[in-house]
Amino acid sequence: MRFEPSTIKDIAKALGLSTSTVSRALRDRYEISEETKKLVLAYAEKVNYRANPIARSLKERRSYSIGIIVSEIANNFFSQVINGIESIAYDRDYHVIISQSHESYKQEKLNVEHLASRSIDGLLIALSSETQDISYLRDLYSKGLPIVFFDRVPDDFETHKVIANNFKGAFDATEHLILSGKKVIAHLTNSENLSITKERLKGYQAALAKYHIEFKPELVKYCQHGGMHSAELEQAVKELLPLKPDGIFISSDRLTTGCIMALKKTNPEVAHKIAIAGFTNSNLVELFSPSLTSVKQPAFEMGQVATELLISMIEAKRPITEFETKVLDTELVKMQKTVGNRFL
Amino acid sequence: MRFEPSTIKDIAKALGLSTSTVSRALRDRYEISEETKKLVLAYAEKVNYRANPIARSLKERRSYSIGIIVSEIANNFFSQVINGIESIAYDRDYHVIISQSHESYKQEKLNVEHLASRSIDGLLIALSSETQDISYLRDLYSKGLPIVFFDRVPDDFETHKVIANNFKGAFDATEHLILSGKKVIAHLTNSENLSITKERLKGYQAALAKYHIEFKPELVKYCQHGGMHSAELEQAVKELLPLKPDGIFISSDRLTTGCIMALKKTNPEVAHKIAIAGFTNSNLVELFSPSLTSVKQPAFEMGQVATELLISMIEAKRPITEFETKVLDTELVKMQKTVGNRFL
DNA sequence: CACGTTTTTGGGAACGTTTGCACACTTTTT
DNA sequence: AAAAAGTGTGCAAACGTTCCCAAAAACGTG
Repeated sequence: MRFEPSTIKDIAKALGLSTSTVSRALRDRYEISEETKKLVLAYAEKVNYRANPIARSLKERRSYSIGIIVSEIANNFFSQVINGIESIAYDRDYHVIISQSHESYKQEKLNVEHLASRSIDGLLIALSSETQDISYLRDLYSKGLPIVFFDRVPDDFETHKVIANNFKGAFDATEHLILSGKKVIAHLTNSENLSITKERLKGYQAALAKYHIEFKPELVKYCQHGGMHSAELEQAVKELLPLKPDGIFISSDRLTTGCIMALKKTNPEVAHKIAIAGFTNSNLVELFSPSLTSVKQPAFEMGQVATELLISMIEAKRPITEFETKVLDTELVKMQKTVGNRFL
Repeated sequence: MRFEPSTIKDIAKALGLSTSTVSRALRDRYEISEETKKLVLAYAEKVNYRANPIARSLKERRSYSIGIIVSEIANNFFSQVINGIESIAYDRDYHVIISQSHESYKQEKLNVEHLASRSIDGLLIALSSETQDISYLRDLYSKGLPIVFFDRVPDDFETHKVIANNFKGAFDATEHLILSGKKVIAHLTNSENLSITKERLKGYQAALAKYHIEFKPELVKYCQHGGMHSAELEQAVKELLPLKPDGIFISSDRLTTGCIMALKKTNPEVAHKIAIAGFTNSNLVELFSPSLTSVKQPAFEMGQVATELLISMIEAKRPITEFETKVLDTELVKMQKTVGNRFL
């Protein structure tokens, strides 16, 4: 009882034409007479003909699909990026296949290889926080798979990349904490491997330097698993609190929410005394207590730009040699008034 | 410079065998001698052979992929369901293609048709809040596309379905509000079309009835777009407040967070006086202020169960005539102490 | 009206698989 | 010793497209 769609052959037979003629008519080729085209199109419409994309893929050796790897779709930042990707991809007649690495290198590699065997035409990827060895991506790339990195990018890979202005985002957030009177500002961040970790650390340091505040390495805590495990975060908070920070700058979505959660859970009495500024694209920040200052990344736009670059690579006739790294500005959303916070 | 993977033909040629022998050896068929199998497998390993899934799909007339339609992946409930789906699908060698309806009927239909033309082997779908006409799904189903509904299911469609115990979840939440002393309990809910809306309304009514509280229709507000537009929510809140509710039971993830947001924005002075109990799978509820009581659905499990049912349909040799509707229990997570709330 | 041109159409191979069938060879059975 | 059964392999068709190449039809032109 399977689905029996009509094919080019059926149309050809019904109309007494050859499959080649029908195929060309449907693709609106110049060689076919207007008359025949109309005939074919009308009949195709009538029988509700849909080209079989599988057959087309096999013949054309491409699938019109692009693979996406993110660490987690249940993450505001990534789901917004995905929306951006889709908005462009569907317009250009590509469809997307989403995979999650769950911040695991092994899973990431597995997923990429699975996608590659599914003959994706290109790959959009934000590296997992565990990833250090990207040779498997190099292999695929050298075999002709177009790849565009976004958000978490490797520094030694020549291809298009799209990132937020992490330095400035971090700088702004840290400066905001300083300007609101905080003296001891800690920094909670992701795995050291990640590009975003390095850039955001620099922004943090630059803001401190601007206001002549000494940078203390012990105020910086790294989380190898990007806050996937709450134990990791609670440990970091536990180590940080004895140093009496009155502000914390946090460098990723999951860490930001996770850290507040850990603070509330382990030290509720100080949670509201420490000012928090962190990267997050959550649309629920307004509900959070304690409230926080957030650095929002242009996630949707990042997805769009990355997809445009990828499609341009896929459709390029000649190999590309000039690569761009697009940098998009972040937005600082300052903490709400404490009044609202205290009473709600 | 495209990717040139090795094929069965290449192996056959290299080994002096026919493609059929190689194919059978790779699929470990009984007809092939152990010797030949070893030879083929070793060589395949050596050249890193990957079967071309496109060719296989074309030949076998199935794609080993299943389509998923949800309203929004940036929704905790749905992203957890998706994780559950993936956990089963990947094990069984299916891959998943995710599409979002954004609560739009038109978009939903478009996506489903797009997926169908991509020859998915089966469909998992939670209807959009706008959807009333499901005849397009009936068409596909009658043409042989297996479909399993989850969460938002139609009542007049004979197939497998997986839902939460919406009645009990709603009952528990409402009862909780009553037991904590609330007298005027409003109900904010989704579009009337949705199955979940009806079931949750019944649970709400039953709880009221149990405690001899009169049901007042004016205390129930429907949101056609499931809270996708903040204006819709603000309007609902505006209409509700004059009735002086001291508790609100809210029936979906997005509405719950959206309603608190709207309350805080439009009437901050009463926001902390109204107790909220709502369906939500957000893992950030502990951070919310005002805090709330939440009804959590077993989202991951729902995805798993739905996928198992779908795969059983796909792989069934005979048409299925007996359908199940699995009902999974929800969990009530009670509001934290007000003390923690007031001070954080 | 015979010829070259242009326009329109059809034949058939190819993309990489899977699989029914036939064939050759070996072993067992009668 | 012949027939039957079993074992291992190859041929070729098929899935639904696209596109190269050739053939047919229509059209000018001298």
